[in-house]
Amino acid sequence: MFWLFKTDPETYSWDDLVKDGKTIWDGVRNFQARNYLEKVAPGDLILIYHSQSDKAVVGIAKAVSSAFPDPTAESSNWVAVEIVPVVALPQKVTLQAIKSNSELANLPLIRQSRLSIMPIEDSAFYRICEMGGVDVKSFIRK
DNA sequence: GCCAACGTTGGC
DNA sequence: GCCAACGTTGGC
Repeated sequence: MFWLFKTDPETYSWDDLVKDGKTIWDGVRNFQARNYLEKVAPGDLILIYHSQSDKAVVGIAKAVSSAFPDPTAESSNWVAVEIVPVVALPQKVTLQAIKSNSELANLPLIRQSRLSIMPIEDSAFYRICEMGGVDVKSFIRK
């Protein structure tokens, strides 16, 4: 499956992920986001979106674990996944560009701006890759 | 900095 | 169980 994870670059950016090489995506404290996060499987590809100052999809990451209990959560029932960076988009895909594309205008990203983890349709994923100047075939094997 | 959207909390 | 008040997030 394909996903989009949202992050505030002031808190944790794509560059931080690249520098770390691998990270635990934790701290999700929203039920709807958690329900999606629980469905993430190893090998799933993830668009990384910068909110706030950037407002653009900046890179593609890959899940390398399935959901496990969030180590930063005091009570149980919250989950995290481990992800690694795959490729930075040569051109970032801005929120404005996504909004103005009729194929993408009904993404949860647009409709429900506060949701931080969301599934992405295959066609939308490929379209965003294309807009970002990424050759999908270079890292997806069918 | 403001506002809209949404979630959470607490009084009733 | 409802709803007002408040907090947080994110776009503008």
